Amino acid sequence: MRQQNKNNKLIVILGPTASGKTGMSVKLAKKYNGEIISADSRQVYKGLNIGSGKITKKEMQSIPHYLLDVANPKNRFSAFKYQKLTQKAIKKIQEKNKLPFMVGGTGFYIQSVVDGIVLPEVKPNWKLRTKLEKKSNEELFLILQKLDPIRAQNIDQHNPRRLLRALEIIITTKKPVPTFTRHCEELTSDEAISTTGIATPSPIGSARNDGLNILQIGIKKNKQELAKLINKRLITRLKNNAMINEVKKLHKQGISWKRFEELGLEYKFVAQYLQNKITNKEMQQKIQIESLHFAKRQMTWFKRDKRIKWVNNYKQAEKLVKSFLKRGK
RNA sequence: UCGCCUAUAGUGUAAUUGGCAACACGGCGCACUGAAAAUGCGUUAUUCUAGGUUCAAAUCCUAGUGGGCGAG
Repeated sequence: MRQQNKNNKLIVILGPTASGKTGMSVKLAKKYNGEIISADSRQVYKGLNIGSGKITKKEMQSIPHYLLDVANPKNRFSAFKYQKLTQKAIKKIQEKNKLPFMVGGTGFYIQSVVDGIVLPEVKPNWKLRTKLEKKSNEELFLILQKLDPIRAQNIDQHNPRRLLRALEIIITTKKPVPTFTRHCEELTSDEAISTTGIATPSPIGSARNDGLNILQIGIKKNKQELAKLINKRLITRLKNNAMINEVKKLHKQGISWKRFEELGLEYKFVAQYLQNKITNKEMQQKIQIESLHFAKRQMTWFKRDKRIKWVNNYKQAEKLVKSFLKRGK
């Protein structure tokens, strides 16, 4: 059942924030006749450009990009929508006989496509959520225990988002939450295919889904490098008040301060600065520190997926891509 | 030189006046079933040093050391 047309390949470029995914992906896409799908939960929104680090027209170098500007920032996007739109985009790219590159740092979005996880067909019900939000975590957990003891066993009982979502599924479907297998456990044995002669100790970084043959490349950076890169990037973004003006403009267009809090990082702290809640200096410090925290969380997520092949630079990535493309006939 | 005040985690502060050393931030680690830059979790201290009183000391006493204030 593992058919391997030349046409079923997907290359994923991932890594922590500021690690240089954008630059690397454009270079690879140019070289290997590719098109790019962004995997970034903030770049999907129209108008979040500078703060989200969205690629510019010029930087694209005429490589088509997908999943940018597909949502209104006033509304919340979702992993489900991401999965559906991306699967469509992949098909489209394949039909053009081009190589799809999925590039970004949102682990959950990437996983939704790479492993094709099945998300329950239950739309977010904000009325229900606001109602349930009034209850304490303990109360929510007790309800969940009664309705779905199995989900209750594994859930993080202090996490309101998880509890709310679980109850939302149960209440609308009147059934327990479907069980879900984690990506690494199931796939590692299946993926332990040996390489062609070349003495690479690590397992092949490919996974399969929907007949997709996937190579996941991660960009490795240590904390110090990352801190420097984040700082440098922040200075660029603040130049000529560019990022501050972007937030001002978005707020004028109706994005509430509360919404900026949710959008996080640069958007959260620039918004706080514009409300005079923090000083400019505090804003910069907070963005810096929170970005590093974020990078750490990203790495925690990525580290679990043993299929990811980690590289330090473009050359190594190119080598991986080359052998990956050869392998699949 | 003398007199008074002060010392608690990397930082800033608590501890019902003698009764399980707590909180925030930072550091380190982790999780993730339609919000994921979101949302959560764990961990991080010989209470400045040396003695003493007490069943029991961050807390009271004595000395030292560092810091602050006042007089000379």
